[in-house]
Amino acid sequence: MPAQLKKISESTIHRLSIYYRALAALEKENRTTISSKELAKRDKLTPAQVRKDLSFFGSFGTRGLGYPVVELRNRIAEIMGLNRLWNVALVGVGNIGSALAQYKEFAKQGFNIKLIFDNDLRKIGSNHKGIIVSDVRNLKSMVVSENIDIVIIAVPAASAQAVCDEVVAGGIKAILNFAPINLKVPDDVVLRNQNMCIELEHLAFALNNKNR
Amino acid sequence: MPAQLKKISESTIHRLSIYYRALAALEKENRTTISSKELAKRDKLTPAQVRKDLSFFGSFGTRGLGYPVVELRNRIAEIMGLNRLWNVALVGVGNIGSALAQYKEFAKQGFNIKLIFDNDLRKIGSNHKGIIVSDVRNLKSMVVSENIDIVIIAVPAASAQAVCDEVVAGGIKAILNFAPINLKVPDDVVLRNQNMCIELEHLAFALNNKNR
DNA sequence: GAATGTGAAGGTTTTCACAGCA
DNA sequence: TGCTGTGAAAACCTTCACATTC
Repeated sequence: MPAQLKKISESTIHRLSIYYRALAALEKENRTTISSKELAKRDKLTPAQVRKDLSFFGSFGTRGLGYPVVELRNRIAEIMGLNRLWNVALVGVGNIGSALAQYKEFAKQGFNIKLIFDNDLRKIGSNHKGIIVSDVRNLKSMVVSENIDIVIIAVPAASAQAVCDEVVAGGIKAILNFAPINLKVPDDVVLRNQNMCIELEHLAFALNNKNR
Repeated sequence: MPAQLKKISESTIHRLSIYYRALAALEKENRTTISSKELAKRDKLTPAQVRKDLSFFGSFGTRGLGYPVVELRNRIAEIMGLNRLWNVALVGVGNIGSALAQYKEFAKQGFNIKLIFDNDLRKIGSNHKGIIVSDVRNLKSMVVSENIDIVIIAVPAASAQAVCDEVVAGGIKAILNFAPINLKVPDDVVLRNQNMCIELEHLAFALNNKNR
């Protein structure tokens, strides 16, 4: 089994998430094995790609037969860190923030929104799905004391960098940012951006350039 | 000026959106020109990358000087189709749907949410930011009659494919999907998926594999 | 002198194709 | 026979480096 010596590409990680979902569905259908071919077809990928992706982490399949559904899912969970709970803090309870606070998929995958912050006095102290909204002034100290692993930033663009700096100062190493702005973080902090507009712009580009 | 003969990569399109934002900010600061070097630094890219990306679409710069901010922004808008209005329909007014309905960035970039649909009788007929929620049963006919360009799917996973099939039947060629499921669409339909869990899983992977 | 535009080089990711094993 | 695991080839994307232009 390769000890993951080579750097794993972003795309491979992304596809691992996809395989994980497919395997969860297959498990519900009581399938016991699946071939790379079939797994690929479900998500418009190629069998070779599936096999290559998995091969970075080990040899999980059986030649002539395919991959054992349950075991492979567990292995991917292990690789991705999905077989544990992650403590998540959400900063900003505006449109998007409150949607995220209620989003049920997170809990299902082990992402436990433990703290919620805002700077609006009307929101601080209010109850969001059982979580009391805290004052953003306590952000840094609370992410430390509550052992937060991941912070979701859902504040307006103007305050996003300040929030980011606070949590980085609190030792946070993983941030998911919904503000439409480019945050600056140190090299050892992983930052991912979720920008809905950029996705729509992608579609606009595709429509705009259809006839080429 | 190259007539965009070669296929433009996803990453280039993505960066174009990023440049566009940077240029909009520079325009506000009344900057008239910017070099690839400076533009790159703003988003942790390389100057060569910026120049290469732009060169796929033409020669917009002046040697020795850089790129004209306003003109370049217009050019990118033209390329991406951002200098016009796009009619968007939103299907599903749950957590995420209602956040999107209120999301102000969309309108700013010319994405006009014109129709909103749901299947919940309590929601149908209600007013969301000036838009009356329509019955999802009218989805297909209304996307046609209202000239919808882009559909955002924000319904539960279980009903997403049905919604998708309806709008595809209505001639829609661009879909942004928030349901955590892999939709099947014909080849001439552009589909983009926005899955918050996958983003968090990416972060989980990074944290889980920090020491390698 | 300064910065673009772009072939060529370098690096990464995907696909191919087949040996090897159940 | 069927399907994995994987080097090698192909395709793709990024960076380099420099001629070119202002």
